Amino acid sequence: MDDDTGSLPLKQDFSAWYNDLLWRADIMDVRYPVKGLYVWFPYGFAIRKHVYQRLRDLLDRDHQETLFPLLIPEQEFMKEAEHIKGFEEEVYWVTHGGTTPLEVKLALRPTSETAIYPMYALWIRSHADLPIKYYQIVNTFRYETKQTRPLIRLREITSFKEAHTVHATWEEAEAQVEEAIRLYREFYDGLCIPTLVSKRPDWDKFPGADYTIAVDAIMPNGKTLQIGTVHHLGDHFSRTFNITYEDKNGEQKFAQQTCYGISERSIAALISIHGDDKGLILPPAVATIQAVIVPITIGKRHEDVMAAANKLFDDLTSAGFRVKLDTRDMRPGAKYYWWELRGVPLRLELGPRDLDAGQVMAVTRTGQKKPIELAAITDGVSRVFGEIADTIRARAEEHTKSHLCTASSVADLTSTLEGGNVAVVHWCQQRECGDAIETKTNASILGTDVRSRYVPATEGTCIECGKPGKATLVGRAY
RNA sequence: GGGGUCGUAGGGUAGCCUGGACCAUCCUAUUGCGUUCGGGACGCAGUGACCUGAGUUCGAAUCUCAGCGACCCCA
Repeated sequence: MDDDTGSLPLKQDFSAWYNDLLWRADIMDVRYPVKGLYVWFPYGFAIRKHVYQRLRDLLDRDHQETLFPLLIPEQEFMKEAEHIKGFEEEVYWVTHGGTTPLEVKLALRPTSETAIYPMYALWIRSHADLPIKYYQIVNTFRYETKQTRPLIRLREITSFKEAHTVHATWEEAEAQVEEAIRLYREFYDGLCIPTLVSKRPDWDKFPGADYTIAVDAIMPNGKTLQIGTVHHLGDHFSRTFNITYEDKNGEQKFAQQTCYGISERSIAALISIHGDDKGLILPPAVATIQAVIVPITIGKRHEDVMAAANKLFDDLTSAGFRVKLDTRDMRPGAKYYWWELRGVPLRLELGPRDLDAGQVMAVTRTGQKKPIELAAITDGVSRVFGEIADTIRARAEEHTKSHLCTASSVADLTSTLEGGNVAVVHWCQQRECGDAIETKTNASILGTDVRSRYVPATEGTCIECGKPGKATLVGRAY
């Protein structure tokens, strides 16, 4: 984890870059000897902590955090037919306690509907109990058969934030879906990650949902990564788990539900979208270390410089910034590379020349270099953080914009996809046409009802059958 | 789901085809001491590896089989 000389593979070679960066920037150790399970390094885990703290802060406005068990008894898990069908090939089962076979097999949650909803059935009596908006952040298990990838395709998802809400009416649940989308967009905007929100085609919705709205991001290689989903569950689960409430007229009614989730794929997107050939680039908001102070101590000015560096550290720390004073016995240049690899947004170089001028040299991870007056350091650093966030947000927006192309025929679509882009086409929303498009182009229909500033909601003729169609996103998905 | 390549110090590699001369090469990391220090320092002295299991053989890092794991391509 300390091999820092030499360079990363170029980001152009995304897969190699990603794997190497996770290791060298101290995010994950992929050497755990079970397929699809990985270990968070402390530095990566600290990034996770800051990212998830933002998520918690957003949800805590009107949700409550809770925690349900990891194990789900077979009879509960097997209650909802569509749900089972969607997951049965990916569930890990606990079958023994020691050497004794269990009378009731226990599933390791692949998601927690069937753990949570039997309890909701007990808790909900009256319309006055509604709405309920709970969430939990847990690990979940799926026996993935495709190639696993750290943070992206896992057998143990370590950081699944799942919210489960219950409402009196379908419309109220629908409004909650919209609220969840709004929360997720705010969350990703805070990470400077542009998103594409769309309604998944019917065959790709969550097993047991009325419909699914998904949040995708465009990765550096043009593939899309699903980084959030919001499901309107209608009364599918409430009928199965008998979640009823007594309305104002004294009638028993089935509740309407939603659920929505975000996983550590959010971290994968954060790392992939902002990083460059030198390594990670973290937005100041979620950087473990927001600024690193590198003292340049030469000869007899050593004491002066160290005293000033310590003062700078204290000033910034007490102003609430996450700062590191790097006093290691390394040459300054080696420290620069070290912190650039790890994505620290701001480097403050403090040497005798700066000291004499009453300033510190501020070098951003995005490539700007200018002095800040020590007398006004707090304001100066705040301002630079804002500029860094603006810069990486703008870069990410540009990437997304430039990788979205319109295609007006299947052939056109194929070449657009081959070029590493996500396409906007018109599609009639019939399954047969959808299957044909997906098969011919070796891609996925991501969704319709696209919400993105770069994708206008146009209508046109379906590129497969020529009948009237709606704007639809097509991409090669992770 | 199908195919391919591969597994040697913490990381990256050489050696494997053609078994022995390998107490395993080089780069990096790492420990100690000294000199250094405004973009990846240098010297000296150390540390550290043949994925697991079975088989073939007088002898296996090297050949065979299985397991586990990794990466790439296609559906």
